[in-house]
Amino acid sequence: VTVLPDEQTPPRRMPARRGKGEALRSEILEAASDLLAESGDVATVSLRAVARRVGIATTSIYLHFPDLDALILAVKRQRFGELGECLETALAAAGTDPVAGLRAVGRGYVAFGLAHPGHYRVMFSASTREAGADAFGLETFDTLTAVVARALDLPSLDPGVELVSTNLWTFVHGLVHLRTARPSFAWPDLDAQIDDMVDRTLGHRAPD
Amino acid sequence: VTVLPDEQTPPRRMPARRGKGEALRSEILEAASDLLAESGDVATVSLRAVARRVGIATTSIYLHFPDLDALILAVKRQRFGELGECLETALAAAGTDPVAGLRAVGRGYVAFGLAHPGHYRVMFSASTREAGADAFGLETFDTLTAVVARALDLPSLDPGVELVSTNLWTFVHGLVHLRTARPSFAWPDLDAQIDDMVDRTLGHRAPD
DNA sequence: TGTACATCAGTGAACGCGCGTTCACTGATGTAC
DNA sequence: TGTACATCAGTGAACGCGCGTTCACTGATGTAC
Repeated sequence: VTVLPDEQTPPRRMPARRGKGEALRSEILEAASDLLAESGDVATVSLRAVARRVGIATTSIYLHFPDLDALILAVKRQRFGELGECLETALAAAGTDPVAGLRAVGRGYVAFGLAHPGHYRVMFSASTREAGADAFGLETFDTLTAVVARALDLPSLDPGVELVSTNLWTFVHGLVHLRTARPSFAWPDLDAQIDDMVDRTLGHRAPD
Repeated sequence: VTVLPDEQTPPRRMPARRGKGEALRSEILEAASDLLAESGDVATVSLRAVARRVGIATTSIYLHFPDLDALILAVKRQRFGELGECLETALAAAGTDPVAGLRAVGRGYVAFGLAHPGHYRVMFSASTREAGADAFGLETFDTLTAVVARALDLPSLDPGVELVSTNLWTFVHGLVHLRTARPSFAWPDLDAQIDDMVDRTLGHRAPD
């Protein structure tokens, strides 16, 4: 058998410079992230699929992550960071009015979730056997609590603030999750849903 | 090699009477249901695992279901039926007060979800490629709409009723899903969360 | 300046496993005659 | 009443596939002397 010169030969990856293996690490992370975004399901992602996507040998992943769980956990961590930044940005852009701030945070949360439905599902999927994964996103919740306290003009530790914050988080979470799970339901206007909830929660009458 | 008389020989299943293969069908459904309840994840259930649980040959499942998707769909359908019955029962037990009825439906929904977290997740997991699976639970939503209309004393078709119903469903869904996804979060009292939401939604002041 | 060598990044063959699906089968039950 | 046979419920071996993980390897880069 003659080996043709332009055969579909696997282009062996040029190893990174000493101490600079981090480049491949990022590529692996991004590929895993893409796969999770597409499927929205942790169970459908495999080391081999990630390696295929990056164009490397499966075993090369072990150079950067101890196993699949660790890789997925790293993706989750990254996305939670992004969600946090998203909310901070939305809040900063909303100006000084406390109610506008709360509305902006709610809309920002929902916008993030609906823009990345696969990632959002993964972020709140039943934990991989990993222990601490359950505590993800707590700082984000603190952001929400602070905004609610400001909007209600109460101290952050007030039990009413705790209840309202929790219920608003519950609501926006349900909004993202249910809309992605039931895309063909006859959903009302998105902002109308959010505003109505914020208004009723703050005790304003909804604008008629 | 001598065959020991009391060897762990597979006890071949006694075939059902003619026309009464339905018995095994139920056993298969129940086993699949149990596996889904335990994992809460469609992707971890396999035909072979179901067969193992029932104690039959894997191929026997094909006598009753065309494939794994159909089996899982059958389980989903069953659970949605149960959820519907649950809400009807809770509503009937709540007496004639419209607000009490709404509260009862909310509590019933959440109670069902938290009592069967694995099933609840499966019911709202990204659809198997099956088409109509997306429409599950619509009658249940109609029940909620009727109760909300009664509590607000408005016709069922009023846009306000639609918005409130949708937002309440969104809320109870979020409550179930988020609590099961974040079991170690410092959750407030469950009924306090539900009642607070119902009260604010109906425009009552929460009891101080 | 030159050479031997350790190190680091990445490879690829091989393993054992669980999976869905196929196919020819077994054997008791009921029916035709 | 007896016997041949179709039918129905369920079996089990075999297939090809994708998976995680192991292990010995390759080859360029940097360092010691």
